[in-house]
Amino acid sequence: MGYKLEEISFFSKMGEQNIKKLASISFFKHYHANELLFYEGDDPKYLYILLDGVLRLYKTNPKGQEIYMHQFVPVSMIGELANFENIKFPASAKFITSGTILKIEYKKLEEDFFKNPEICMEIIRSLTTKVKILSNVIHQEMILTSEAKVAKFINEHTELFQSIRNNQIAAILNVSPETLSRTLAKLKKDAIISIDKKHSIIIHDSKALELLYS
Amino acid sequence: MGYKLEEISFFSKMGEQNIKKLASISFFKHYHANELLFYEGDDPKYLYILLDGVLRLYKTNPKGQEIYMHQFVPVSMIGELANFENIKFPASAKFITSGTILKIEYKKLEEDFFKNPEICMEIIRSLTTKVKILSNVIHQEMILTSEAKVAKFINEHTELFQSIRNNQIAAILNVSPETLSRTLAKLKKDAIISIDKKHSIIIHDSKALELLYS
DNA sequence: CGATACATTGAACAAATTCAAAGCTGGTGG
DNA sequence: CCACCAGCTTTGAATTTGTTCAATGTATCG
Repeated sequence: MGYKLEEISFFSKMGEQNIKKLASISFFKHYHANELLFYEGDDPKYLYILLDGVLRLYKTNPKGQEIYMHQFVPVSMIGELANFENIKFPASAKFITSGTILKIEYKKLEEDFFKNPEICMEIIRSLTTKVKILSNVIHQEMILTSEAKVAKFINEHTELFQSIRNNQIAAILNVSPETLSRTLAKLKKDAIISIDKKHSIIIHDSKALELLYS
Repeated sequence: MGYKLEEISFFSKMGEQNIKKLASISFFKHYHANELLFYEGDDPKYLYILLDGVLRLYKTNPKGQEIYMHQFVPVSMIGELANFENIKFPASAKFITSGTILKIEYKKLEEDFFKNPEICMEIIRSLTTKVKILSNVIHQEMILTSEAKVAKFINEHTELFQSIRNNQIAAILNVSPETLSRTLAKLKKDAIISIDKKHSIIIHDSKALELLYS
């Protein structure tokens, strides 16, 4: 695999002893694009460390549609909540690109884990990140209108906008492609943005965009 | 106030030394019902420990309406995310009943705080709780329909249902009173529940209720 | 008992999705 | 290199789900 435990930032400050112990209860696994890491409702068994690739976290609504929540990039700890609390995963995760995961048998880890202050700090960091992620999801989905979401995305992810199709942007924003198309049309009509043939966006009035979501 | 630091579960395992230090950087404050603890967008200064009373966490949408998120009961640590990350509060908090808060000057706490494994564990516990809360908010607001929300609430909070007015239930569920009224009417028509004059609910078919939200 | 808040019901409205059809585009194989 | 076709994008119309508005009815509590 080409990965070494001691080179992973999470564990770099662990003693050699602990690294050996960790090695005995974990293994690396490669995943292909579109492969599922876990599914909403699954019982957790492993704690995951994303080492390579892009992993999408999403929920599925009763109509079977995917509600985008977040995309993780390396290095991220994933699944700690479900493991700590021993509850089913509240969301699903699938690879967008191919990637690599360190899978750690959580049960065997538990006892020693929380004694190590460095590891505790990593967990706190990871949980803090999760709270922020969820807080953002709530803000995006419960407070912002479709137009506000689009405006925010354009201002905050201009480069990403140009690099993917409207299709995918709509999925990330949890709006239909039609709604995105209509919203972009409106922003163009209002001379706030323009979009050239190569899907490059020109922001004429960043302030006006910002006003739409703040 | 009648509160002692060493009797607060969060700090019961702290050494006497640390308790003294904590005492020097914190104080108790009493709040009346409806009083605000902090407002969305405020800069954090204190870490809060709710010792008494019920504290509602909510967001405000662009129309000025309150979006209910959670109600904290004692003993809860509140505001740790905003303090850790030094970001503005992502939501507001106000007292539903009168209550008491221990306000800790976060800045002065920081250095010693994370060295204490007991305190670290409390933080992890608190953050874990927050992740669960937010995860539930997302599920309730993004996945469930109004009918599903009502059905879930009836099944999971039957006693609470009887003790408050539809008014308040609607606020907790983030639906309009009209929608709640119509949904209850439908459930009664379908003979899944009935409600007597004293707002007592009789669940005729708990399974049917559960099917509506799972 | 009576004022005031709460609950119910119907009708209009709002925001976004879905459906359908037509127009583009861009990558692939000839 | 170009033509084709599948998959995007756009646009309009219908639909969905819930809120808002308005009117009426019903509790509740001083």
